[in-house]
Amino acid sequence: MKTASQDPSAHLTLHGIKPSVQRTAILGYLMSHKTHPTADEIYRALQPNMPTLSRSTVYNTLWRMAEAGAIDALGIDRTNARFDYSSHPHAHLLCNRCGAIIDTALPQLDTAPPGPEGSIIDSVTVTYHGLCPTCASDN
Amino acid sequence: MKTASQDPSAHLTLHGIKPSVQRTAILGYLMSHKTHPTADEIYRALQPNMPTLSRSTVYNTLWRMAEAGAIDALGIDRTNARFDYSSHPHAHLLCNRCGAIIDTALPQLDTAPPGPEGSIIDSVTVTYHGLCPTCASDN
DNA sequence: GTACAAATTTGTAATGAGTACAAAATTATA
DNA sequence: TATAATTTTGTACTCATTACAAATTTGTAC
Repeated sequence: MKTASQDPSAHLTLHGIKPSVQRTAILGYLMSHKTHPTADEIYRALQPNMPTLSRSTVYNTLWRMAEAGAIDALGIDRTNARFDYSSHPHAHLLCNRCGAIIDTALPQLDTAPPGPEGSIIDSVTVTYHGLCPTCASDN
Repeated sequence: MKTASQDPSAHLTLHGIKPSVQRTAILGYLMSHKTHPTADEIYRALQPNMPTLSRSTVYNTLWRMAEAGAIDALGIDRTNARFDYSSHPHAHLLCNRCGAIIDTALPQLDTAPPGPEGSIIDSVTVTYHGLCPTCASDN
């Protein structure tokens, strides 16, 4: 993984994506919101301040950034993916009640061969399921 | 977790769901297919032999079973979830190329406190990302 | 077995995320 | 400036999923 940055424009350049107003805004939003938003949430958040922004641009940009390794795409499918800019590796806590996704510490994994013979492992995702502190407190 | 069974009807009863022709067929399909299908895939697989089966039934049934703990729902969101009947705990290998989801061994996790203070953890999901043996071999 | 109530299933219509694609706009290059 | 390449936009479309009311099936009381 390339070194992470706090500057959207520099981070895009680092991953071979030419910065533009839209791309910078989208990555900037991800950098400043730890809520793991969907593409559509990002669109709805940015659109008021960028009236001509289109959904296509948001979807295209997010997947381009994900494929370039500039951000992470969470989820099993391309549909309803959630996006995550992370400067450091971490696990996620998925709250069963409110649906929030919260960054947590990454546990230590043993080094046992994980997959079927012949597979190639790039990365590991760890997700805890349960209740976030807020939902756990009001039972 | 309650003891798993190979009999759909008994497994439903075990989890407090009254068996019916449709429910038994849906769970039976999951039990005999390790492909982690979506609700729609299950519907399309069963419909030819059950012409009156409706999508609503498949969706309703799967989520009812998931909430009862009779099966697992994979994915971050309710939309595009994939379903999994598993008699034993395991991790998943998600192939970046063909999209297949393959069961793998569950690695040992350390016992470090995983989440933010006050959270409650029910379960952990581990997903490896990479290439399945088939896709890894034809490069 | 019949009548009534409860649970389940069905089918249709509506919703809404995501995609395809061609036109418009912007940026880079000669 | 002119031209080419890239990016963005907007519309139309697809398709999984949900809502909901009608229809069917199942269970229970008589």
